[in-house]
Amino acid sequence: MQDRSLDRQPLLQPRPEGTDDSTLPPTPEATPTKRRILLAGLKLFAERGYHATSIRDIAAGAGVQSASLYSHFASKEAILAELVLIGHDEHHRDLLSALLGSGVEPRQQLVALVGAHVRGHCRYPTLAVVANHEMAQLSEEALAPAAAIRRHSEAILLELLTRGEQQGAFRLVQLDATRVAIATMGSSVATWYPTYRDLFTPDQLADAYATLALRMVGADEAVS
Amino acid sequence: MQDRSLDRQPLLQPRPEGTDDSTLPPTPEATPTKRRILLAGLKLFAERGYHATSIRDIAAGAGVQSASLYSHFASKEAILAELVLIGHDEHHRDLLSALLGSGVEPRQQLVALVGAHVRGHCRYPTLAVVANHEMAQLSEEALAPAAAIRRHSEAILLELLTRGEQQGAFRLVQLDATRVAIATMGSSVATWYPTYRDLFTPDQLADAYATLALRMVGADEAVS
DNA sequence: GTCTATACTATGATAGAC
DNA sequence: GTCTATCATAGTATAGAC
Repeated sequence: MQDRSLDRQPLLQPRPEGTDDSTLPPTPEATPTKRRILLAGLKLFAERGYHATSIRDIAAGAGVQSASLYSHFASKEAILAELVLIGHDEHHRDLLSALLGSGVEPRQQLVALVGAHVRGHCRYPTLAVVANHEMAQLSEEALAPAAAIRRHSEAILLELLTRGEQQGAFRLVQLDATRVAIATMGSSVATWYPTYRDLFTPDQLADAYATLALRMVGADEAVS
Repeated sequence: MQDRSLDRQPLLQPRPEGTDDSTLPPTPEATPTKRRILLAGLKLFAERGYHATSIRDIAAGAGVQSASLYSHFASKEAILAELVLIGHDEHHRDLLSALLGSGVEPRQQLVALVGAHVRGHCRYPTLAVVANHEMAQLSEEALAPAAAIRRHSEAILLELLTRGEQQGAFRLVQLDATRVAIATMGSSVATWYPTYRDLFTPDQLADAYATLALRMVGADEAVS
């Protein structure tokens, strides 16, 4: 005996709660229903994981019947693939715009890059969790567009650290270890920040992590 | 039409390959079959996730029929719960024994602690991935024993950083941010190290991360 | 584009012989 | 403790009316 009340609710009801529109960046291409599906999928994939979430769960969260999902997405995997792509795209834009606004000094650039990395993971933690953790559930083809963006994002930090060391601004312990350490401590913010919101504002945490990163690369601590 | 050949193979066949015994610490309590089930579950949960792995997949990996699993575990969740507990227990033991062998100086203690954290994640990356990522799929009751250990492990680094700052050995940017950053950059090793094995030995990576941690806490860089 | 209804497969778990 | 066989349910996806 299974409760299917969410599937049976009358039409024109208020939408089920819990799909906070602010958890996903703007999606101008998407119709309102498609966006509600993405929001519901985002919430459920993050909370339970991709395979623990059924197409009926997503439909209930979006306030439609499960069959209606297939007017907007070819499959359940396509919903995840779109979320993973949005997450990687948003993140990459954040990094680039931070770099572009940060001057030529490696130290300033590192502060800007780490700050954007952290702020992005504070702003869209649910999306980052899905993009990073549930990514593994996608087939190679479905993942490809996001994977390409990911490689670009990783290259940015690698280039910055390499240049900084060449210019004498950084004294690295070891390039690869430093790069991965800075990247992963920032990405992990998405996992823990929502439960520690009271401890820091996103800006405070971004500043703290930027200072930690400066120390890690052996740069002077003073930030403009 | 579904291929079930793995379920139909004759008895006394060689076990299906791919369950590397070294991926799991010793389990003296477990019978050989129980251990093979744990190994198969570990591999599959790490590769595909808990919900994407069926009881039949695990049985095939362990070289038994699916019904036989229930002579060793009460449920699929119980298999995951035991793996998550083993992972947390092993990790906690590593941290404690590192601390006990590291003298009284906060700097030495931090080097030992971060080194053990990293080495453990290099040694048992699959177990760490399951313990940290699939943990979320367990009910509160099933998770409780591991969660208790986890709180102890987290407290160790918190205490060390607090003491180090009080004694003037560390100059922290911010206690909580530093603690979480050091912890998460180390835990993430489990995710990426297996694909970057050629770049570092576990000891090299442990040394690099220990030095990074010393920089992060504002301690002198010289390590004995 | 949304609905109701349903096809088909896979799932976790149990029964009972050996 | 392991097997074969099976139950009951949940899963993704499709068909066809409106």
